[in-house]
Amino acid sequence: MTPTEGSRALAHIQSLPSWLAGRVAARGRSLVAEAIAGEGLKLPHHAVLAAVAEYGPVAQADLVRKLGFDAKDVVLLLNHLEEAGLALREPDPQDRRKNAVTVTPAGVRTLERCAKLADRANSELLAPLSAAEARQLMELLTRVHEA
Amino acid sequence: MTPTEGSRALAHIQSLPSWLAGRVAARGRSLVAEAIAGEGLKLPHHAVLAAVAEYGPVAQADLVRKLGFDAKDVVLLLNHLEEAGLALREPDPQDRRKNAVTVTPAGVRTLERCAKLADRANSELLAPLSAAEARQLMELLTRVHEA
DNA sequence: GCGATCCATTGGGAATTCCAACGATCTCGA
DNA sequence: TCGAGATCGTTGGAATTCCCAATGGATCGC
Repeated sequence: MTPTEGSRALAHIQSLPSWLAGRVAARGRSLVAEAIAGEGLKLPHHAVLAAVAEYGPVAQADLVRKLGFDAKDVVLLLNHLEEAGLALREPDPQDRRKNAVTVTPAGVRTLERCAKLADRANSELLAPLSAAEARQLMELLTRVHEA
Repeated sequence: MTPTEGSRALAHIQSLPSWLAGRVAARGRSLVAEAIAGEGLKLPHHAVLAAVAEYGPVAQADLVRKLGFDAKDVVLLLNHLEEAGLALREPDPQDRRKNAVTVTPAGVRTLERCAKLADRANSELLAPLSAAEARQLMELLTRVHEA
């Protein structure tokens, strides 16, 4: 007898790597989001602020390219970060079309706290694994991602 | 010297397991979605149809619990599946609040085709890994997920 | 110079994910 | 028995994310 029709159809879907990775990713996102919520940041805000910190005075179009975010959303996210005093938009003297976006000292401090919080959330996510297994998972995910 | 301030803040975020899993999951979702698009199904439709097939005549509230979907969304997804002739809503004679949702023969056939397509998409996702590595990734993801 | 390109911003639309409420129905205890 | 509380399917609405287009200003190549 063939295993009748779709009697295990959902179980099959839920055993796929794409589904498993999705669940793990969803839990990870949720844990990190919860961790940094106390800093007043959501995940995209955190990513933009980190990108601004890493790439120094940077144009918004560069942030769009580095992050793969929509240009419109970057505008709104930077509005929020600027109002919160974490980032700063200034005109680029070399190219008056561009904004030179920088992190404020308060932004740097927030980013340092968020880095710790995000690390802790990820430790919680990988708690079921040993350190060696966590490294292995990272390596496999990296290989799949970079392919 | 400490690595000055946030000079690698984005790189740090992008090296977190939660971020990596998110990227891999996004690619996996995209590949599977593309694969089954020809069947007229999106990912949530596929999941609901599979759950209906697996749990036989089933109430929508049970689907909500099995899938973790929102009840409203299940209503809309089932509307679509019913219009496409893949699933059927009938009143449950035992409990007039409930619908007894079943999969149609056409739904079973669609599900069989989607299973193959989803498998192929996942093979593509894990193409960079050997079979042993793929198994290991699955095992690690499963352990993280089930914790 | 001047056309093509780039920049930040604004606008809108589609899809996904949540939360809240409703009328109809069932369950269980007083 | 009957009434309070819970459950069911449904509808409405909000927030977020993603995609595409258009604008006015500025720069670059020819």
